[in-house]
Parts: sequence; structure tokens; C-alpha cells
Amino acid sequence: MNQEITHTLKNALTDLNIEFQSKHIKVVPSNDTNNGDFSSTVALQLAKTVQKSPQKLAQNIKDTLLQQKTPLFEKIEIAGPGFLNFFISKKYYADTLYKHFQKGTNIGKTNRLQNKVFITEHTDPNLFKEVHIGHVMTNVIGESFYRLAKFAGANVKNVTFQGDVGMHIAKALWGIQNIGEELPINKSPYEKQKFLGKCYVFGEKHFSTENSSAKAEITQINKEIYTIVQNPESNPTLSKIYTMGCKWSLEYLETIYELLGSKFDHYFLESTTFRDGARIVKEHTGENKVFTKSGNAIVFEGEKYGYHTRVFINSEGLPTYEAKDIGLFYKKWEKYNPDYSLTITGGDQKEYFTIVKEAAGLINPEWKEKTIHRAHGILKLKTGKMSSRTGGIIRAQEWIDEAQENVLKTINAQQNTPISSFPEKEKKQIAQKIAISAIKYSILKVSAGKDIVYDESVALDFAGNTGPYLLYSYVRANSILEKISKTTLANIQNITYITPRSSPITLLEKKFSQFEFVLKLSLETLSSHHLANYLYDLASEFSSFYAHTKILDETNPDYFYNIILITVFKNIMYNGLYCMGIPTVEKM
RNA sequence: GCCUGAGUAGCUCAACUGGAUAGAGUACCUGGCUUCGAACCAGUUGGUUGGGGGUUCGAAUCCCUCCUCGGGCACCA
Repeated sequence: MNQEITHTLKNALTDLNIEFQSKHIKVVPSNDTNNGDFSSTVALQLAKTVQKSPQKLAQNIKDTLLQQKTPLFEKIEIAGPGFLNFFISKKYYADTLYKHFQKGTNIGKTNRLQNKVFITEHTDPNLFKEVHIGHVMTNVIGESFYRLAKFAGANVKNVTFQGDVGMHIAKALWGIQNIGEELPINKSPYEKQKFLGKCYVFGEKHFSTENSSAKAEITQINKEIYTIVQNPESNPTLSKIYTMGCKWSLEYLETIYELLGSKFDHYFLESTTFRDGARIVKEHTGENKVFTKSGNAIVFEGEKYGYHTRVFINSEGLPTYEAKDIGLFYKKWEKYNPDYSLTITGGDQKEYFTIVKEAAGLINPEWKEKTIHRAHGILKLKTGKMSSRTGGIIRAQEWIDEAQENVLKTINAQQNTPISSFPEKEKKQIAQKIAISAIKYSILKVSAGKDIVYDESVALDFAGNTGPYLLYSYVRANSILEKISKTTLANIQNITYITPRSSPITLLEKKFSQFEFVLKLSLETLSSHHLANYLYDLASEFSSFYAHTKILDETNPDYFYNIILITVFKNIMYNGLYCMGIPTVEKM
């Protein structure tokens, strides 16, 4: 509806011979029902340029709008310093509701980014290391952008960049060789992964300890890793352990991706980008080139651009993460040639990424121009920054499992619910989805970029503004619709026109028109919290409507209207949750 | 020290990117299940938007300046 009002405003201004830019015309939903359904500050914005008082200009605009005789407005009021308040007619609401209803489960989908190739890169775990709650955060945020871009019609590629070469691998391999424990060959993927993580921590600990021979040994292993990924025969013993560990890690990662609901179109591995990265860096090294030599290392002198120097090839001649990222730029463009390439990482990599992007832009301007970096806040323990290097981490698996157990307890404590009699296995599946909804929602409801201090009691608190609340509203809507007879449903499916409401327009249907806008806003500002907050408001309005209206009342003149209302609500909630990566349940 | 992000109700967060009386959840208190699912609804209490200055019709939002906290700053990722 914003668009329709904006359109009529533009026409009115043209009729009045007033010059304007789109940014002057802001139509927003009113914050108060007394101020109509929508408000505009256009008269305030343009008063100065036309040398009129805002009220007078508002009056001119109002008169012109009323002459147009669109079915849009019931009335228009001028308030305060010159706000234009629009009251939308019931007929227009009914017509709009019908349009929303016809979109069915496609509601919210557009073709705004049609024919655009969009890469979303996120999660980016390291092999041999624990998957911790920080990875979950990156995944949840990134996955949401993937889905939002899909809804905008883009050709989206969901990818992740996994670290399978480098010091962390060397530390883990040294750990495996020196920890003195038996390999968990016959154990579950999760146990294997835990073992690798333990070996990494063991290696890291010895690497950082002074007077330890481990440091030299690990450095040597690191060198060899770069060789064995090309030629396993160079060190068959090490290669065997390395290959085994990679396999274990990748197997486990699949299970966690599935649990989180991410499907990747492609897995980039550092072992496949470092060669191109190193080659490109070397090609651009020298006088008046992008990179310069500093001793045996190759660096990018970021100071020239207001940043700091970063090492791309270290003194050992090995590519650092920086060079691997250059290789990743190359690979992404080789494979997809994207219009937008979005990367999600933690906030600690903000400046790092800016510098690498700067360097990348000097190699290929497109790499910089089309790359968007979204740094999110850090998910912290109360004790400080979470770090897998010191071992003080919360495993993603444990976090989710514990949440699931708590939900299951809550479910079992509820009596006389439709799922009370469900078999335990089914209850567990439902509990898992609810747990995922709680975790994802708690991450996405905060504007991306802000830190989140992880507090278990808060994260597992399902009352109020939470994921489970949204699911509950969905489940209740679903329950009602199940109770409607097939003939009624068929009659509703065949209608071609909705009779305007006899009772006042509800706040619920007023929110429907904002869905597309909110999806767009969330993607453009790279913050899904707009969507999260919107869905919460929507669920809240639904609950309120539900509490005050007997929907299944065939004698109500708005009977059909209300059923359609609930149907549209259900579709929006489903698609909205989808865009946050949250699965729905039919019963809970 | 330099760069960068943040500071809003007791706590956790919003505020449609400069708009109307700064809103939610939580916690506290009150009322509501014989009625479509009460994991709900309705209401009460709670604010000098870190301090100070500036820009204008209008500032939590933009500018300046202090204060506090987080992150980054050469071969880790």
C-alpha cells in the first residue's frame, strides 16, 4: 500500500508543478491509529523549496489527491506541523487482502533481483576444529541472507569456505600424533570431530608453551601439509592422518549443516584456493605493484589506504589466510561471475577483510566493487571472547542438544496438548525444531553487527518475544484452518472478490502490506532483525485478534473474510520464518 | 598510541535510516479458560536516549568534544 500512496503522491506533486526527488516522499505506516493508516512527511520535506508553509502545502496536496478520486482513501487529514495522514478505505483493504490471498504460498516473493547472480558465503568452519556457537551465529545470519536473496528472485549460490590447510591443521595433526590416545575409528562422526578438536587444543597448547620442541615440529608439519595436498607420496604417514581427519571433519560438518538447515551449492576449500592465491599475489608483487616484499615475506602496505600492513605470503614462502582469500575471489569469479558476493564473518575480521578487499580491488576492480562484507557481532561467553584456541568454547552441538532437551521437558510438562500422545521420537523432532527456532530467533532479532552476550537462561527462555512464540502463533492458525469444512474451503478458493469488512479493520491485516517491504529492507540493510521484529508484531496482532474474535463463527458476516485473513497470516508467517531459516511445525 | 564499533526502562533489545507522546519482551503487580490450542490475551509500574555543546520547523539518529566498554593493529584463521 505504501507504493500505491507514494504513486498518488507523485502524481499530485506533478499536477502541482512541484519538483521533487523520490527521497522526499516517505510514506510510512502510522505509529498511532489516530494518525490514520499511513503518514507522509512530504509537505514538511518540500515546504522550503516551494516557499510555502508546510500546512498550506499539505492542504494543496490533500486537495489534489482528493480530486483523483481513487478508491484508496477514506479520508486524508493534516496534522501537527504538516503531516499528511491517510485513512485507507475498507474496500481497498478487502481488495488488497484478496491479492495477498491469491499469491498463496508465494507471498513475499518478487523478481527484483531476477537474473542477478548472488553468492552468500558463510559459516566458514575450519576442519579439525570444534564447531562452536560463533559458527552457528555466522551460519544463521548468512543462511537468512541466502533465503532473502532467493525470495528477491536472485540466482543465489550458498557457499562456505572451509579451512583445510594452515597452522590450525598442523597443530591438530601434531596433536593426533602426540596426545597418546587411540583413534576413535568406530565412533560417531560427532565423537570423531570432538577428538580432532581435542587434538587441536593439545597442539595449540604446546605450540604456545615456551621451550617446547612442539613449535618447530608444528611449523614443519605446516610446511608439509602444503606439499602433501599436491603430492601425498611426499609424506605418506602424515598424508594418511591428514586425509582421515579431513574426512571425519567433513562428515561431521554435514550433520551440523543439516541440523541448522543449510544446504550449500558449493564448498570452497583452502587447499583449492591457496595456489591461485599465491600465484596471483606473486604476479602482483614488485615496484608500483599491489604487493611489496618485506624480507622473505610478501605484504600489502595498507597504510597507503588508511589501514595497516598485512602479510599475504609469509617468510616461509607459504600463503597466509590473506592469500587464500585472494584465491577465493579468483575462484568465485571463475565459477559464478557474481553480481553480488556477500561474505559473513565475525566482527573481529572487519578490518582484516576491508584490507584484503582493498588489495583485491587493485588486482581486479570488480572483486572489490561487487563484494559485500557483513561483520556480525561476537557471540560471547560471560567470561569474555569465545575462542577455540584456548579450548574455552561452547560446542554448537551441545548448545542445540541442551536447548532441545529443555524444550522437550516443557513439552512433556504441558498436559492435554494435541501432541501429548505423540510418540517420543516425534516429540523429539518437534522439540528440535522449536529449539532451532529459539536459537535462530535469538540471534536474528538483534540487529546484525551487535554483540550478543550468551546467557543460557535467556537463550532458553521461550516466553514472550521468541521463536517458539512465532511457531505457536503459526500452529494456532494452522489448527483453526484444519477445522474448516472442505466445502467452505472450496467456496473460499473460488471467490473472485472479497466483501469489505463489516467490523473495523484489524491491525493484523494492516501489517500484511508491509511484508515485502520488510523483506527488502532486511536484505538491503543486511540485517534480518527487521524481519524478526516484523514477524513478532504480526504474531502479536494475530494472537490479539484470535483472543478477541471467534473466527469459526459462520453467523459472522466477516466469516469468509476472517478465514482468508488467517490463511494469509499463515502464509506470511511460514515464508517469513523460512527467510530466517526457521522450520515450522504443524503441532507443538 | 592509532583505526573502528557501541552506550536507550532494573535486565535483553526496537525505533521503518531526521518525524508526531522513544516502543516491545522480561521482571513486579492486577484481571481473563464451560467458548476455534492460556507456550495466550488485556491492563498497571518503569526514561534527563552516557555527559556537554552545535546544526533546524523537528535529533536516540547528523557534526564537535569529553567519559566508559568491546574489536582490530606483521607473518593465526
